[in-house]
Amino acid sequence: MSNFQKGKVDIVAVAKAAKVSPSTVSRTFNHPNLVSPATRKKINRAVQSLGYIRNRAAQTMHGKRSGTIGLVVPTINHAIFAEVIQAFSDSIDKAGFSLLLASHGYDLDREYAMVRKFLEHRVDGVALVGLEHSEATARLIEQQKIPALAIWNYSEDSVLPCVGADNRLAGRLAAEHLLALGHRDIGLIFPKTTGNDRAQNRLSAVHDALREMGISVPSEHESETPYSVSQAKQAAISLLTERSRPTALLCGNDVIAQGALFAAQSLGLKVPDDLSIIGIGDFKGSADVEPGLTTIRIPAETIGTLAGERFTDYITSENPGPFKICCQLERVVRATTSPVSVR
Amino acid sequence: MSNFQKGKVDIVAVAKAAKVSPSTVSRTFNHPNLVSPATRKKINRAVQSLGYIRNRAAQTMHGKRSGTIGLVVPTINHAIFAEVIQAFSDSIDKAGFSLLLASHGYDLDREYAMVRKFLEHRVDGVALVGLEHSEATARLIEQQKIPALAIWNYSEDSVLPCVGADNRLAGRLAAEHLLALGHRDIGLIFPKTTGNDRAQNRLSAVHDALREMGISVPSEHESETPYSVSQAKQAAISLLTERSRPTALLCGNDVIAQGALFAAQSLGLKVPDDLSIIGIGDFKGSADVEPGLTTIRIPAETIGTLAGERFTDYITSENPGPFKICCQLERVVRATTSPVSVR
DNA sequence: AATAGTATTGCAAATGTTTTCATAATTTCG
DNA sequence: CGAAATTATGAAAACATTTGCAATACTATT
Repeated sequence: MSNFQKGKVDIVAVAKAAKVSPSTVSRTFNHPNLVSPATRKKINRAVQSLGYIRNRAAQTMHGKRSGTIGLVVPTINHAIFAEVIQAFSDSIDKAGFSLLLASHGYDLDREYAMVRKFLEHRVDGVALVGLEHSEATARLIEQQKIPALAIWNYSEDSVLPCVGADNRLAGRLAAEHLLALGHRDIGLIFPKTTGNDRAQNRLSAVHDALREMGISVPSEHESETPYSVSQAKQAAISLLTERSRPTALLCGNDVIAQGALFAAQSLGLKVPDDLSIIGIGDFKGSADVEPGLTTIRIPAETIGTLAGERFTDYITSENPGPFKICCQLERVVRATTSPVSVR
Repeated sequence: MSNFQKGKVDIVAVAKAAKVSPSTVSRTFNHPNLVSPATRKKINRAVQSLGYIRNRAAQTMHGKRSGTIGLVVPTINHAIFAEVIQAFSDSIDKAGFSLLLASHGYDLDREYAMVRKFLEHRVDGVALVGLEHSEATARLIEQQKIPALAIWNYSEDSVLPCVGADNRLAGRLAAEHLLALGHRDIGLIFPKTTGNDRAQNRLSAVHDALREMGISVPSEHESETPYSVSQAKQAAISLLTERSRPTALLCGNDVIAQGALFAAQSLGLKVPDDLSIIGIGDFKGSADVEPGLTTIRIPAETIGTLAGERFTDYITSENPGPFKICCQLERVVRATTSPVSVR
């Protein structure tokens, strides 16, 4: 239990204490089967008593992996990515990796800066959200030959390996659900789509689906708001107090949908009788609001876990093959949508 | 723009390309004023064309800071810590640090493991949530002389520097609010308090405040649930369907309070007429639910930002003095509480 | 009991930087 | 114009590891 730390405790201090060479100490950690049980015991005792902790920085210098993976997300703050981050973190932790996390606030230039920062730390891989990134980021990844992964969005012609869902399909499913219920006056509340291919994919798919039914959304029924319950609530309130009110609201994600729901409630509108609302995502909590939110479920936890597993495999494997995983969406019909009422 | 990467690009490759010595290249980065503008230009050009990226692992080996700070939170998943993590991340990023993030799921032994892991990465400091940690963790921090910080909770007799709020006071404020409104039958929904000093502080303060008024909470009005909207909702439903129903619910945090609110709504209870509900935290979204949640505001963003600033100062300063910062709580009265109605 | 084989250990080089010290080049100014 | 001061650069040691190779100590086989 005693530790006499005169100066730093490094591998040679341990070696000295155990009366062996540094090489042997190193081997005890990295190839324990190459060292005799007796010396291993001596060394472990020395490690204990000195409180030695391995120095990954020094290991990294030898071409050993750093044991870190960088994840860059648009935002940590909102419910949106919290679940994937958690799952991804747990998943790579199981494989012995640590998570370097950064956010860019939907600014792809900041995303580039974050990736660069991670590269300085010699991360073993970098995971990004979505498939749309700046030219510079792509070049950086290419040049540095750093394993990279795109999560959250899926496309078969992604350049990077990806684990995610088909956001275009998500938009279409949401639209089709409302259409099937007979809604024709549909309001759209989405975030800005620059630097956010998920939102863009969803929105364009929604427009496609509506157009196929010969429906176009009047501009006063289309609103733009950041991913924030309160701002979405405001946006929804002003949309819903226009002269003509849509019978349904299709929201860019569940955060916005919750805002819309609260907006409706604060205006005294009955959901779903007076107004149907559908979100996309099925975030934590969406099941529990009253009434329960109808939404298109994106399996965040599955995506995070799978991404972590496959990516660490990819990184540690000898000759890694690229992979693309499309996680299934699911229409979750709860209580915020109903057939359009006869007027 | 060309890069001929025959092998690795390190500082000596850059030196060669710029026809200077490695030392000069290093100096250009670390003490640019010591090298002539002309050579600096040459070197920068070489850096560009080779796509060189500095290697912090190698720097770290020289006793230079690694430029990383480890943050260990109980959970990333819920709204609870998302806001602090975001603020902390942004704040340390401004000071040039990167965030290593891990979660322990309210298990203090896992917390220890995470801190150890971070120590292997030679983080420049480690931030933990709360003031209660395992004996082993405390010893580790002490022995390794690693700068450590406690966030989220504040106590003047904390051993570690801390930036947070007085959770005992938070509990008391919540209780006093309900008492002032005339409530005497108060239900309590809290998480398990082991390994969670925040919850423990709040709960014991609530009990103290009630006791001072001669009130004791019958066990059927006290319920335990994890921080999860849906589980809290279930817990609240069963509490509210007991024979005798309390007139108010005091919840361990806003996640639980939201669950309780939804529970009440799903039971057809009018909030606040039939039931008052108060939370603690004032998370994102609490302002926007309908009716808006009355709560005790813990300034998560302020805490995160301040913690990041002070901690990086602390780490980079020559002779750091310890600090303890108590962030002010605020009672936020919205629409889920009202005076107890005459029965 | 000698030989071959195997298990265990140590030596030394290598990894990519930074920094101290020394040296060379340039400027200042008496 | 030359000495002193200043500025710019390079050589080499140091940082904490890992690993290929060589050396030594055992074990088994005949």
